Amino acid sequence: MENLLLEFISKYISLTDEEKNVLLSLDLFRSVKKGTVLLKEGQNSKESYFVLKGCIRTYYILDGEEKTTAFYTEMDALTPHCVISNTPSQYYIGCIEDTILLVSNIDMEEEVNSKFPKFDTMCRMFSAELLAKNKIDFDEFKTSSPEQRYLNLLHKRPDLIQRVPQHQLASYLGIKPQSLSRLKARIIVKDKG
Amino acid sequence: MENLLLEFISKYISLTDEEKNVLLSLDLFRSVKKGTVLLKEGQNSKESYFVLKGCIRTYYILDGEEKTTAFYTEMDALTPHCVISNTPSQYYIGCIEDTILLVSNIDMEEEVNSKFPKFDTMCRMFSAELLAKNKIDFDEFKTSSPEQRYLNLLHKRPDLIQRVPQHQLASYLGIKPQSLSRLKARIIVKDKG
DNA sequence: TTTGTTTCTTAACTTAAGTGAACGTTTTAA
DNA sequence: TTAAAACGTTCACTTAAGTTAAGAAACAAA
Repeated sequence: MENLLLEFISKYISLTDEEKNVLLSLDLFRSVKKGTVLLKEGQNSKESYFVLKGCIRTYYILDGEEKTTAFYTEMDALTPHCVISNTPSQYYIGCIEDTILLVSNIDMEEEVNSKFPKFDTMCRMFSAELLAKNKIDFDEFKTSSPEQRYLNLLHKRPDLIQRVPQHQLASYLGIKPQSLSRLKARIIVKDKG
Repeated sequence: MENLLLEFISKYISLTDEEKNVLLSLDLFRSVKKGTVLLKEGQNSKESYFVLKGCIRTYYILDGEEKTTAFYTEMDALTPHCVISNTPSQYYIGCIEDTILLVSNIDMEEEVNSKFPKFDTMCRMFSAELLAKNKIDFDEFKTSSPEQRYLNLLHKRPDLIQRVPQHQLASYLGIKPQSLSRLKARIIVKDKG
């Protein structure tokens, strides 16, 4: 796991052995069981997550209904809005699988960043990259139909369709579970014809 | 305009007079006429934009049809994906109104950031904030119907509905112009009833 | 193992978005 | 100034998603 982290960081900056040691001494790794809720609506957490292995999701409870909006798998990062704005969270974060996370605290991050400007630079680069990617994902969502979104997911993140419950996948695609079932049946018929 | 910029920056970091002078000496301001295309599909630009006054949009041309996915107005920032990834852009950027922009080049940014770590920190904070906000916007989009999205926009960015062509607004809401017209008519009837 | 719960799918019906076309209005450009 | 293009709305029709309900399958707990 330590290697996965260092490998990831090396995409952005190069670290001295001393810096590596500082990083690894911070006790960042956490194992969480499937079903664990990491953040609840209304809470004011200071934790950010980086998935080393497994899968977590963000979801809302609207009119008593769960709406899953995002899945985070290997090498995905999530800093909840509440951490940035210091306001109660609008959404939940939960574990879909047994997961190994890298958990960081915003205060600790700020401290490390001010000591090691290099980390500051890495975070800037990483955030900017995620922002640009997220925009494209959003654009793709806006410009396509539920069926296109499903087919798109099928070849971009085929693993997700296997490892994630269908009703969660449905709200991720912006539709109801019944519509996802119907849509899949429709595609199979099309393939045959 | 200079004041707007400095005011904005002061939300994140405080600058010495010297730093302010360096910043203002960089020739960042650009006036662009309505209709100007700042970035075309396939181009590999290095420019980021910050809107001081006016409005720009990102759009795609899919099957010969324009699909507008985002509007950027006063104090909104946009770093195109192509700038980050150094690959050809998938989308266009165009001016909807006569606009005053702050334009920065990625190479120049990196230089300034390495000279003034403070800017690095600011960019990190700003990117992280935008990323968290963008996620919430995306989540809201996923969890609501076109009609809810329109009503939501109506009270979050009421100016947009006035200043932007309806067919561009439609694709921004993920629907066709005809559906937007119908949807608006439907809402008016509901209000009366 | 049995029971109960959750999940997934199917179906019939309702509602709303997509499509193609028409038409008046506005904007643009020659 | 005038002709052409683009824009916004309405309409009739088609297609697909939402809703409600029911039943089968998978999963979890007693």
